[in-house]
Amino acid sequence: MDTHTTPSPGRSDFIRDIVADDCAAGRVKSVVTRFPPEPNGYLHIGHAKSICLNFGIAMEFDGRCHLRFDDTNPAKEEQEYIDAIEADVRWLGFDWAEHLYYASDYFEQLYKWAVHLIRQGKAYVDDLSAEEIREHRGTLTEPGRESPWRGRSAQENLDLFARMRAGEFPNGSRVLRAKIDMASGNINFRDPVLYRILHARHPRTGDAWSIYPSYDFAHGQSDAIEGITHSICTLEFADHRPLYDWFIENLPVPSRPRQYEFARLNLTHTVLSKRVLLRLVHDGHVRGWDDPRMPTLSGLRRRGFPAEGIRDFASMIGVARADSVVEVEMLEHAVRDVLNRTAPRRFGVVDPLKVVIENYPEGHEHVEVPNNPEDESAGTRAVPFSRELWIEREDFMEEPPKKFFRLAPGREVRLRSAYFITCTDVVKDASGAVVELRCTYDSATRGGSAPDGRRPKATLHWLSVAHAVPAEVRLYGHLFANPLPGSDGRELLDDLNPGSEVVVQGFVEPAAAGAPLGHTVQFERLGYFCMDPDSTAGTPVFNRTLTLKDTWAKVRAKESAKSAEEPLAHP
RNA sequence: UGGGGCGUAGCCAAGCGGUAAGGCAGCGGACUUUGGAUCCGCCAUCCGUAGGUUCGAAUCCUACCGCCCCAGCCA
Repeated sequence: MDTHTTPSPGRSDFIRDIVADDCAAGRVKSVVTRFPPEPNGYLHIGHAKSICLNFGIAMEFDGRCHLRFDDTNPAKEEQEYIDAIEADVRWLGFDWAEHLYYASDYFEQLYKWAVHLIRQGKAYVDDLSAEEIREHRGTLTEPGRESPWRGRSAQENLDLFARMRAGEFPNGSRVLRAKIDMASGNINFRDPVLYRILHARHPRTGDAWSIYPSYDFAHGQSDAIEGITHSICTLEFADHRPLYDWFIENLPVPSRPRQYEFARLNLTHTVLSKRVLLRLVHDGHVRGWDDPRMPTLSGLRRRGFPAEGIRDFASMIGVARADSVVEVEMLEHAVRDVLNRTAPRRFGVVDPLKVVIENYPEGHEHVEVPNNPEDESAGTRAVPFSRELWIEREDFMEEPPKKFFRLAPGREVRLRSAYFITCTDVVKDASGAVVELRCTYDSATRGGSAPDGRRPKATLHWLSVAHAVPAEVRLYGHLFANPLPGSDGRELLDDLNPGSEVVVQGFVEPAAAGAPLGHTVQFERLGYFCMDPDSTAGTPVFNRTLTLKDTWAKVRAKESAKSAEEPLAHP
């Protein structure tokens, strides 16, 4: 059912324990789960947790997992979302084989079951308005009141329900309700709505229906029709479980699925709410659903996160019932772990500073650079080297602090896989800004090591000016500056990180410019990057997936904090 | 004041009556032609609190405290 190798932590969770028990006790012959997205938005990493859980369990227990669209509300659902969801689940690495379903496939059966309930005196057509129904529902602490229409005869209900279906009544004029208990402590039992009138065109059934079933009435029965054994959903549906069971018990359904709930994923520095994500897209705060800063699967993909990293993350965080907020660093760790093993190394310079090697002859040569130190079999590539180079501006300091090991006047460093160079002069413009470095190189250090065994404390990445390919580089950071956006009463949008996307003009080596879309490379010492679909023939566009872990940044921060205290320590 | 859940380290999370796994983050150190990676070490005398049962409790009982969800003709 699936082509990837599961990271399979061997660890279990309470749901897997239940499934294992059910199998051991013979309560289920074959495990059947389902992933039931509503096609009203794009899938995000929270859905990935559910997808990995449902498809993962199916794989581990030799069962199957269905992809079922919960398309019961044509007012919000679109074909665009259906297509995107399918693509995202596939990309994540899962396959539902022939088990693709839609709740709308069951509309006729669901209608018959509603009629069954009416005949049993367990459902009735209510003429109350939405507002009146709300008033009758009571509150969390007070019981509700029965609708005056609750006592209609089965015959009258049947007639009215048929006419609702036939489209005789306007939106909102009537609903079909279950007749359960208006005094129940569980508000879901206070005569829940089963069908509402909605004259809307459905992406799949078109204009065939003018009434649509509610989630509560459609979900469990759809599970039963498909023979789902374990219907796994998030915690907020726990209150609905008694109702889920009520329908299963009161209807002649072909199987008896059971519902289990787990805590949904929350991640720091982002937000996993379709409503908010939709707003970010519509209000233009991001480039779209697939903006590399979005927590959507399409966004993560465009950002360069490998599916394997997301799957690994899902198994790392586990499954439980306690509300939790996972630090985004855990996701980033899982992604770096995969990328470190698989991403080809390349050179790229994001903030170029020119270096002229005064004793290097005209012309150029090629040096061999390993494609991946983690993987010998990745081989090497030839990178052009010449007299004029680009290095990272950040790698030079005219007055280096104590722990800065990189280039400085008079200091020698290694250019990765090439030569040792020593800075002999600093060229500045009228404003005093450094515009060029004059250096000398040691021809005996070709390849990056010296015959006399001396070892510079720093190794820099570089690019030959004549061969470097100009590129637009988009540097991405967290979408929200605050770990818990909108917390402490702050306005959510005020927490957006203004520096979440910084676009710069840089250069990349020729081998990187030809990288295929969808493949993430490492620009040595900078981080992981991937080509964006916005790339044109002339100028490639690279998205920074993640930076490498940066010990120097920590040291630098610590040192500057220390020096800030100095004046106080020594008045 | 109703109903349903949950509380184990900064974060995620095992644990299911026999004396606190693992991961992330952090902190030290080794190694290093990426200040990357890798490796080694440290990081809960204690499991929301208070009682109780027991030879023995994070695990059982009681009470209390705190947090989350539910009053859509959304899912």
